[in-house]
Amino acid sequence: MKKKLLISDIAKQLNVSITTVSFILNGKAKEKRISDDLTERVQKLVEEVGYRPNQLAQSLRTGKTRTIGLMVEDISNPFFANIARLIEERAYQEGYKIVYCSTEDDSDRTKELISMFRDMHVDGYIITPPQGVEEDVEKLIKDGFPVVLVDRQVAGIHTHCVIVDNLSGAYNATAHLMEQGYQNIAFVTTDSRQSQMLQRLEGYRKALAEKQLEPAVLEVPYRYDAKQMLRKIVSFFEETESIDAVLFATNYMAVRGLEAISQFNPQGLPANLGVASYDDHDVFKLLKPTITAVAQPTEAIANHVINLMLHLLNPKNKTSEADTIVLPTQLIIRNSTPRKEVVA
Amino acid sequence: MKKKLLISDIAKQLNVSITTVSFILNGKAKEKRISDDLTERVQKLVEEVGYRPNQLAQSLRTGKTRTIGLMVEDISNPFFANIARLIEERAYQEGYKIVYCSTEDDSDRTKELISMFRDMHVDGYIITPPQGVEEDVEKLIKDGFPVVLVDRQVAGIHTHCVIVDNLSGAYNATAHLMEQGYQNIAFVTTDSRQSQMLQRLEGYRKALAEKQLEPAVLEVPYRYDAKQMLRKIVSFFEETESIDAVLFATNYMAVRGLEAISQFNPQGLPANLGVASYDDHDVFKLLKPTITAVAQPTEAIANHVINLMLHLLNPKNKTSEADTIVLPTQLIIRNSTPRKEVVA
DNA sequence: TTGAAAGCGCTAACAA
DNA sequence: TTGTTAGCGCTTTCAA
Repeated sequence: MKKKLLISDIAKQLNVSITTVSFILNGKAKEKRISDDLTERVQKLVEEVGYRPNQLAQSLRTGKTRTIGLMVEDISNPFFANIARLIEERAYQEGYKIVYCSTEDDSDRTKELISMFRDMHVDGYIITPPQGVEEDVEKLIKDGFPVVLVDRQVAGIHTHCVIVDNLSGAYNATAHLMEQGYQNIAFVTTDSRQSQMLQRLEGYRKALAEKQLEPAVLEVPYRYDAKQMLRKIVSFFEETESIDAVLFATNYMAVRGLEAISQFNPQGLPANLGVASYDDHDVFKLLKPTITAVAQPTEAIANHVINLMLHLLNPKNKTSEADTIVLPTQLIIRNSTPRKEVVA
Repeated sequence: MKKKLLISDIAKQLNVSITTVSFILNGKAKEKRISDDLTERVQKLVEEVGYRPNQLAQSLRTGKTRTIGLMVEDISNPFFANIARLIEERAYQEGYKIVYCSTEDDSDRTKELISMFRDMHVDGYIITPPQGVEEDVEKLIKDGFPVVLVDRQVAGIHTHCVIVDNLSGAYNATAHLMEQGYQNIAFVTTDSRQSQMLQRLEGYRKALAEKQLEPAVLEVPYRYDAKQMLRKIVSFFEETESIDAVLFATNYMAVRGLEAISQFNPQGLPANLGVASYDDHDVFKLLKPTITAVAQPTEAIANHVINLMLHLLNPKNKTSEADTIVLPTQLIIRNSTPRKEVVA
């Protein structure tokens, strides 16, 4: 095992003090008026022998780890996976590491993760907060840590936040269905009280209300697994036969829902049933028919989040006001919402 | 900002020395014959005031971070995402943290990541190695770090390894296609020379050879993006019209391939074309028809990997021989490989 | 312009 | 059975 090089080794070899080497390594050569000649010699040697400072010691001393904690609801969900990857990429370029975790929207788990991140001394927190962690997050903020919320807001947490215009997104999708001639539009969502879910529901209701149509909402319990969810959706469709279109509140519900629908119609989607999903999914354009969806701007979300975080992490920047960034969605019209043939 | 508690605060409050507290906290109370009474009082106070040792200081002192570095080819691929999640879960239970990264199968990037992990002082490495990092990985091993390879082997790296029986998997899928009456079976793979890919190719060839059938292999360059891949696959199908079945070497190639096929047949899969994929995918059972696939035992892979790693991490265990664990795959027969109607 | 030395918070060898 | 103390490797104040 090659012995790890120390800063003292570098200093010794060049017959200078540790301090000098440290200053040079930390870009303070100019500031400390260290001769260009010496600066260069130090840098050259460091390069040559491949010296790398011990980050643990650095962090212990400075209190900074150049690490950002990223907690999303479920890293295996393509929406979050994409955002995470984009954030990681940028963070990495800026010399930050990302550690991520899935909250599974469980408040206890989230609290534990926050506490784990604190123990790891991450410099900042990016969180999709579940309900019930208000206090813990507020504490982080009070303790001076940069915190950026993503995807949803939680009443009682006052900090920077990047979300999507869920209401308009759901409104537009519903309006589109109505324009295509559908009259009995169901909304399949979860029973979670997350802000983004409530806003989608509201968008749906608002669109219907404008045309005096009746809402038909199915709330599938959040904890249901795939099979239970499937069953629930199936029985919903059985009970409410008049439905001629359905808007799913998330992409994974849409996937389950499509499975459910195909139980009734092994031939594929019935021609007279309109289907749309909030949140796009890679496979929607593979299915027959391709599925109309409300796409969320993952790239823009990731960019705003990481920019905000980097800004907050920079000690030069005064602590700014907690601002909420709301990004627009895009309705991608595919083949699952054709014009409905009206029988006179 | 609440002042962070130190071990000295605990010691002071109880009028004992720091050492005593440290011993108790590290489970050495018995060993050091510290009175049960004192032990209890210390634990109680620690609990009450919520004291948590500074991990940075601990790590600096002990040289251990209780962190495992996990590098997979692409964390947004469901196969790796699943393995990662399972590994993380177990690691977490055992008091280890996981930091993950995607290599994108790029050797330079992987080298950088390895070096980043070294800087972070991770205790062990779990890697899906790209070609060209043999030296760097060997160096890790020589330096005494536990290294477990997953999904593929690389000649020149001698360490523990968990892989899947790729050859049999591809062989079985191909054999199944032949049994169903297909005669001109294409194999769509990448040009990557990764061991698992070569083994799949070999399994395919072996099955064909036994029936004296001719192979028809398309190698799509690994660096191609989705669009380029699509185009390549499309032109392959155009050039080789006699093909009556195709086995895709990975799930993402299958997804692209299915898109390609649907360009010819907007109605869906042609009834006379058999399709199977190595590596299962959530959506395969959603598509019409559902897609036959070779499922890899993600759970078993994850379990073996983490068990191996935890074993290696335990200083009590003597360094054992580098063993390779080969796990079986499972052929899931769905509707995309129906018995071929032979026209006499 | 450079160096000596005091910690950051903890572990553990050694002493008592 | 418990306490004293020397580091782990680095940054940075203060002194020269």
